[in-house]
Amino acid sequence: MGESCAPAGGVAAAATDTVGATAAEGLAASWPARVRGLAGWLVNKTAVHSHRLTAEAFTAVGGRRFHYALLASLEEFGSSSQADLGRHCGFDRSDVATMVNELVQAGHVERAQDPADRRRNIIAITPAGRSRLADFDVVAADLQDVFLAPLDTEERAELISLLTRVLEHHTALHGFAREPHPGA
Amino acid sequence: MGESCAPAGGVAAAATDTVGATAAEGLAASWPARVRGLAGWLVNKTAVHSHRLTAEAFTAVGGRRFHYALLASLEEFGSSSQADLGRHCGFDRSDVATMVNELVQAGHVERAQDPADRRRNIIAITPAGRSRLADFDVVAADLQDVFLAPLDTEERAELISLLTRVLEHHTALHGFAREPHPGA
DNA sequence: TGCCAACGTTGGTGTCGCCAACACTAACAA
DNA sequence: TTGTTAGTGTTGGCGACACCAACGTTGGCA
Repeated sequence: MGESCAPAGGVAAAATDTVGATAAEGLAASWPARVRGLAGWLVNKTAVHSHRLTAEAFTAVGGRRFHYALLASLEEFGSSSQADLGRHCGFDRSDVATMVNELVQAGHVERAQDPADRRRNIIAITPAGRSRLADFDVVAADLQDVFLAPLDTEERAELISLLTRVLEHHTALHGFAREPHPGA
Repeated sequence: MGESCAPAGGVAAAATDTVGATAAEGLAASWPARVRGLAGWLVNKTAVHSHRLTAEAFTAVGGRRFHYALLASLEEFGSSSQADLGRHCGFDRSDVATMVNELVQAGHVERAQDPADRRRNIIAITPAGRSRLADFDVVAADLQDVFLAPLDTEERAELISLLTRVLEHHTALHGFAREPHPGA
């Protein structure tokens, strides 16, 4: 890429002129071209904002990031083993154990041994959990709006579609944590 | 969303039937609709794959994730203070200190006090650093291809464009770490 | 001269993704 | 019936990362 020269005795003025830019337009110009052209770099940096916004939003209503995914999974797919919960939501089964404990403690799910297979626990959402999920739905909708604020409806759908395909691809190849998968 | 019923005495068969799906097509159907429609969730999950792939790729050539961004920034924008390096690359200045130490140690950058402002260090890329950057360029190109494998050229450009706009938006609002910004 | 802010450093924290190891349980083949 | 393999859940733990406070030095400005 183009090489710039620092003036004698100091920092390149052009660099400092753009680094502090506050207008969103052209802000990417202050990031190195090599990395701002990398989807991985963009995804990682964007995820940091998403993570912070999500944590703030759910903490504000006394929730945790993973609560939504787990409750949503139970609501949609019905009662589930912890292992399957992890598969639906992309969580390691050791983390699921801790998360489920928290939701049981909160009364939002209940756990019972599967009489058909005593290796498994059956996790079910409770009425309180359903109520909680409805609360989270509002949080999630606001969050989506905030997170995708610079995009219109069509662009939002496009971003979600492209990300989904990339995530499907890599999930198929790698799986979520600690799962057997083809090619392993 | 649609409610499914677990059969008496066990886990809902439909759920387990789709959880283990290995074909990428429709894999998203195994994720709760509430979350798979959230860009934030998708970005976070995709970032986990990106992070792993990036770490693996750079580690394989004896590098670290942040090496590329820092060297790229110095190459493109010229010598820079540590604070400006952090601004260009989205790193906290305390982390930049550690990263620069590592690059100095490796001989890929050199550090000198700014005679014009003794608060600042001037960080410059070295010939060895330029050579290293060229190595990383190859790694990054391969990485991009692997990461965006399921997308064609136009879709890749679209994803990068959309992510860039979202990242610009949130960077403008929030900044990278520990920076004054409008509305703070 | 005093105040405010920038820079760089040090030390530290909390979260997260991931993993090993183990005990229990189930399915299946010999 | 026995041994093997694998699934499930739990516990304990690790490394990376993003983030922050606090401090000393330096510079700009009123």
